[in-house]
Amino acid sequence: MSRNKYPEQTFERILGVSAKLFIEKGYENTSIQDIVTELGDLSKGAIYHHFKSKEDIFDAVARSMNSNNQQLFTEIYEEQKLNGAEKLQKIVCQNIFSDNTENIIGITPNLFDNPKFLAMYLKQIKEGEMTSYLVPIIEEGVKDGSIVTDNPLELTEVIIVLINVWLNPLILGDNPRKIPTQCKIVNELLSSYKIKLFDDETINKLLQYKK
Amino acid sequence: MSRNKYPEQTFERILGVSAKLFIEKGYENTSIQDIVTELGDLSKGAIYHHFKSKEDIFDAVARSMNSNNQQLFTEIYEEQKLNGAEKLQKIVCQNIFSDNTENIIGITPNLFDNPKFLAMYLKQIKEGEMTSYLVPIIEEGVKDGSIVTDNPLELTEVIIVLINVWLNPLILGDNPRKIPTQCKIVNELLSSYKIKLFDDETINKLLQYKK
DNA sequence: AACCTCTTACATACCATTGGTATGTATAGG
DNA sequence: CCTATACATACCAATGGTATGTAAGAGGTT
Repeated sequence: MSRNKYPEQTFERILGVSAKLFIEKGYENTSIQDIVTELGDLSKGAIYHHFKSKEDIFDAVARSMNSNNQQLFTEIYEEQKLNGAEKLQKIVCQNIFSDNTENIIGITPNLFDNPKFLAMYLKQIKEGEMTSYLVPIIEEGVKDGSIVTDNPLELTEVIIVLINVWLNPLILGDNPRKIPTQCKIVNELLSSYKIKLFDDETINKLLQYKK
Repeated sequence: MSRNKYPEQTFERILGVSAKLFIEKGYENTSIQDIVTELGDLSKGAIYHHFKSKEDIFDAVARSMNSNNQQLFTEIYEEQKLNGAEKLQKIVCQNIFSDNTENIIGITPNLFDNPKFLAMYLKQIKEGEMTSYLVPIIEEGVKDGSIVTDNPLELTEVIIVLINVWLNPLILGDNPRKIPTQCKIVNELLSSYKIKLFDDETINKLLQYKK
């Protein structure tokens, strides 16, 4: 394929194909040649024109996935009629785990065979973007009296680690039959802060992530 | 070096050097040649005589580290004079994180640059060996009345995820100054089960894992 | 419109390193 | 002396990455 008038299209194509292969086969097991072959009409030179290394492609994939997530948060964030505790619950219910978690679940057998992705996932949790979205909501809840805590930050972190690590089928969550019990425990744990994260409807929704 | 009378020594040497390099430089950035060079007096042939692949070396390293941990648990496990809640607290206090967590902390900048290790770490958590040690203790606590819960398994998992993921400086734990607050939160969270994991002494001990 | 020029979006050819294997060799133990 | 084994050596295909080549397009000049 000769020169493309809109090189960003080529960039996006490489990104998409790479993301697919990285998820399907794992980062380590995907070679540049695999990406070239899957693209079909491009060469290695094209890839190394748009990206400086394989690692760089992965970083771009990671950024791309992360930016998808951000949007979802901001929507609920703006809703006025809810109090803090309600917003928190709605975020958890509507947006359990994240957008592309669902996509990944179906494709990759489990993230432990894909350490690079696992690390990325946890790194994004650690870097606290999600935290920075939730903390203001908790603080709002504290102000309006719907949540009781002296430590909004740490409470947020606990909620994230429970949901996005313990419950998450991509990480520690394994057996879908345990989910109702786990949700009950989370509710128990957070009850002293007046937070009830899971209603029955959400629990049913969660049950659909069978593995 | 010609034939060694005790080949298991050679095996252990390869294991040790590999573990060191894997932790220091990361699995991906450690080549077989690096291991050969670090060993000094052995060849690639020696390595591939004792191990069938690089992955196999890593697995052996992982098993070796994991078996170190198991011993520590069993000791406290046997102590008779303590009730369940006390045993639980003692395990957490004495054996916070694990044996080689301390070793790794000083060496590796952070586990996210070492995805293979991170995955191993979490996989061991997921596989639940630690859980299987703790559940009987919780159950003992339920029997002797020192712990109150209907779900010993899930409660155990929550404790493990809080301590070994959230608090763990190798994973999500980052800022040592936050540790006292985090411990306080853990105590809060578990208070309805009558569990108090951290006393002041333990918190001070934890503060020493500066990064 | 024709010509020139410079940037850039790729393609091709090549390289060093890597994980792994096939084969060779010498030593310990029976 | 013989065999199994603990290594060493020589080699291989695949990989990530680079150096170089090439042609299409945009923009300016006449």
